[in-house]
Amino acid sequence: MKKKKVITIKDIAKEANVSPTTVSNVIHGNYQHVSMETVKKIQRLIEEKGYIPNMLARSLVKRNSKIVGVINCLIPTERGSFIQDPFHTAFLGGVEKELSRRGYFIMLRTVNKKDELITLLRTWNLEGVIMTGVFEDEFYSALKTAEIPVVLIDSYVDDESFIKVGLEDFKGGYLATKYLIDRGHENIVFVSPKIKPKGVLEERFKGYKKALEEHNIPFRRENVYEHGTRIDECISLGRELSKRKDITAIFATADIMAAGIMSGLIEKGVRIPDDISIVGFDDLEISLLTTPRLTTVHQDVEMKGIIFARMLIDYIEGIPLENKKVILPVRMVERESVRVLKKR
Amino acid sequence: MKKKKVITIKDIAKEANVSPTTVSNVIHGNYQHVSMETVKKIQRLIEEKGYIPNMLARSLVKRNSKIVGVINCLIPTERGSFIQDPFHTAFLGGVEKELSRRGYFIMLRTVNKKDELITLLRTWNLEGVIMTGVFEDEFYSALKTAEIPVVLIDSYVDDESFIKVGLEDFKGGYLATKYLIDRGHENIVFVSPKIKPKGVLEERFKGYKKALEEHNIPFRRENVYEHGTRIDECISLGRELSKRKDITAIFATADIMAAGIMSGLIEKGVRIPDDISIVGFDDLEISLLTTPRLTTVHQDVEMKGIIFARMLIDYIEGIPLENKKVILPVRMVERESVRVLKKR
DNA sequence: AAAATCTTTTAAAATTATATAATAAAAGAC
DNA sequence: GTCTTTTATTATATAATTTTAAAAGATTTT
Repeated sequence: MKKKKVITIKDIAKEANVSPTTVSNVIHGNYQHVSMETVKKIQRLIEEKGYIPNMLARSLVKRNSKIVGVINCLIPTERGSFIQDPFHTAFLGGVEKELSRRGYFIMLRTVNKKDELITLLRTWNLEGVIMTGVFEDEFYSALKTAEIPVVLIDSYVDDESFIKVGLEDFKGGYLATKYLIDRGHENIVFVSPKIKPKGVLEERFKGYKKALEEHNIPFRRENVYEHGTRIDECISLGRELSKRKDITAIFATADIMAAGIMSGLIEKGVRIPDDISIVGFDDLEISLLTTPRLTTVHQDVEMKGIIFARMLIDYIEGIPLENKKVILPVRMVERESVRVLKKR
Repeated sequence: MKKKKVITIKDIAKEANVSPTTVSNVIHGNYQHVSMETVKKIQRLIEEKGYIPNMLARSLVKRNSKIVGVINCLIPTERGSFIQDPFHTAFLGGVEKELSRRGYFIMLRTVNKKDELITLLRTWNLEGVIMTGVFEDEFYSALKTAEIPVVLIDSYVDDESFIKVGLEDFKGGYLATKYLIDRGHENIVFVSPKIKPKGVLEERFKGYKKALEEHNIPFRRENVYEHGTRIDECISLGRELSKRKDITAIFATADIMAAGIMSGLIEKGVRIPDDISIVGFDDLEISLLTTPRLTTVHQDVEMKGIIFARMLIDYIEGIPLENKKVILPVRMVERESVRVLKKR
């Protein structure tokens, strides 16, 4: 591929009979060093020639790239390419919106080892990173030593130096369980993903237990399932749960899991909500596409992405944060996946 | 943010008592100009000091950025942030995999006007772009005049200069319709997205008509629906279709549309497949989560992304292509959303 | 009125990290 | 002593920004 001639700041300078410095000043609005006449002339030329500053050069001198890495870590057991589940996609949508608004760019990359992450960071002078997927703790400590701004999503890591965007997880777990209990359910299965950082799920689990406790329902160890989140795994969990004739309800801590479980249950002839009721978590679009539609705990995933990006950029730019941690609200969304056994 | 000291090629050179040129040669494997002894020494130092080449500087001199833009265009009526539908996400997954493998980086960006696209191109010296979402033709002509490699996905644009990755759309439309006809359906609704570049949908539509024709079933104008792809729009289309007591089957040219329509139908008490059968297109994960599971036309979306990326990079790197156009295969995937009325 | 000082405006030079072409300096062969 | 090969260096280029310097013009001081 032949190299194309690009219009540089020098070309504009030459044309205007000024130095590149002056052009640069005009571009950045430092008019106090330039006469109004020159400003006008340069602006006209920039417009005319279609000059567009080159970020590669600018980033090199300024030593800030305006690039934020969206890093996706794949645990080998997960699906082959980067994260595609609707939660992460919706989250990324919010992030993109805000980053773009603030003049930042997103570099998307899948990374499997800590070293790959560090390399990527340095390769492009990344100013911040957003981690989606499942990571070992060493990734975070690596980022910490690299002194790069990190905002954690849904993390209960006990480290005050990190900025965190989270959710009312305990409340969500409590609300969902109480919703079921209020409708007469007592033998409620709790399903959560089998992943490393337990924080979020632990909190939702605590909410679940709290609701049981408050209503004097004994907690049963055999009602807790930790499971893979892949669709086939969830479907087979559904098939497995169809054998549990004792239970009347399931609380799945992710809509995609709930949808998969429903699919497996229905395959085995279980009627929802007649035989088993189910509640999800997230309120993704999928919850409108299952039959019956899924009653779930709503969170605003896109807003989470926006808030996340906002805090990351503020941090990057040294804008002081009001809070090191933001907790977003949840609420129940009632649809048709829960049967009323008896009013309590 | 204070600037961090980065290790440069000069640091390595100084430490090794050689010039930066020599270090550069070692990095690029140009050993013919360097003694084996020096090579070893420099390699050891690079390892030791953790030197990582800076792409900003490298791209600047080489005038190729190794960045491919993934450009998402939003038509104002669509949802607020970048494209989140499972098709595009799965496609992007494949693209990322291949680009990453070949040493390229992805920059993700939402763009609304042609000028924004051109600016982005020049801002980062993008080497190629991947367009997802819905674009006006002027975007493509802009890319063409910018002399930037473009590979079109699912495009029937009649321009030999573009490289294209497509699908057996006609066959897909034909197969789905024939599948229904073979099971005794005659009054079949054809649903497709209401979007600008008609190519793909036109082909699938032709396949639909061909199958009808072959079986001497009259084509009815009132059985063709063009509709928005948003989930709420599809659900209300489902509600609307529930009033059509004459039809026995629906062929939706996208799984997400099929899923939405099913949701609307079921809401209105229509039983699937007992009252109405439905066939989708794409074979996304959603087709396993509907009740009943969706019979659909399978395409390998991730593979599409991989092929797409491969052709784009080959083109960027000047590797001659065997074909300017690649057509990927489709096949029927039988699940439970179609009822056999009578064997034909 | 000349010299000194202060603004305002403009420009040159240095810097960012890397790559490459041209050049130079050894070392060895003939 | 010349020629070739091996090895390493210098200079230049990439496209911008920043620091420093210097003109030009205006104002004040002597």
